[in-house]
Amino acid sequence: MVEHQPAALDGVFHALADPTRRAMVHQLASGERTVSELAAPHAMSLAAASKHVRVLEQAGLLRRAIDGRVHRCSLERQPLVQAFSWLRAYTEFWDARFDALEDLLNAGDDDDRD
Amino acid sequence: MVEHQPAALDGVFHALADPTRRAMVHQLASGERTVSELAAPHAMSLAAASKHVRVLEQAGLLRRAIDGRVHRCSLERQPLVQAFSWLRAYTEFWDARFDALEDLLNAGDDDDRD
DNA sequence: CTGATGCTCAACCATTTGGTTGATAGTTGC
DNA sequence: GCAACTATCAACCAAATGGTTGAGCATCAG
Repeated sequence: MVEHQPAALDGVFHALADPTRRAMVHQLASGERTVSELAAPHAMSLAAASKHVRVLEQAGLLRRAIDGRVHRCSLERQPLVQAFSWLRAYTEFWDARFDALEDLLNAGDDDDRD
Repeated sequence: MVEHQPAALDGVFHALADPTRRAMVHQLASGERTVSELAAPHAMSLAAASKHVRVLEQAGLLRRAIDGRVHRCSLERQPLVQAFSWLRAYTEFWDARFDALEDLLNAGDDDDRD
């Protein structure tokens, strides 16, 4: 069962409303990045990028492993799935197909869904 | 083909970051509503609700048909599909299964495809 | 130890956001 | 015509957002 805590969605959608942060999510999708690496492509100070990282972190989209003086950041997909799941209900085109999908999943393989 | 115009996603995700506006989307999902009807459940002035309606409208999520003194609002799903589609790429859990799903649907029952 | 590096913190600033109230415009019904 | 109703507009306000700069704190390399 997918729980929808409204406040959590506030944070996730807000985090994704900024193109810099969406780009960071995109970067993280292909693997871990340090804060500097996340900041590099974006024409702004490191401090500003650091704030974006913090927004992603507080939205639960980013996990940080402090490793010496380097912060290794990784993408946390669960909140994305939550947002995805919320949207699902209102994009009727996919809706019917998702039911079939879940039937398929429940019948066939039950992965660990954390 | 789904186009991703970044600025459009800014607006859509921003619009969805507010619980009042998500509730309005929910209301609209079951059919047209006037501005007053959208405002009613939310403990705020009509003017405040009207601003939320405008945010949804500017994000392309809401279409307005002015009908006498009443504004009949309806949900525009296309931007939701866009956001959904953006998220899909980062929720890998679902991603692989989409293909299986579509295979399943294309192979088995293509009678009720809306 | 010293200096450079990676990152955060604090203060500051302009703009946006989300709400208020009061006034106003157009529509409907008597 | 007039009153009621739907909705927006305008002005205002407090708080949050997104950026800056400068200082500071660990940590790593030599």
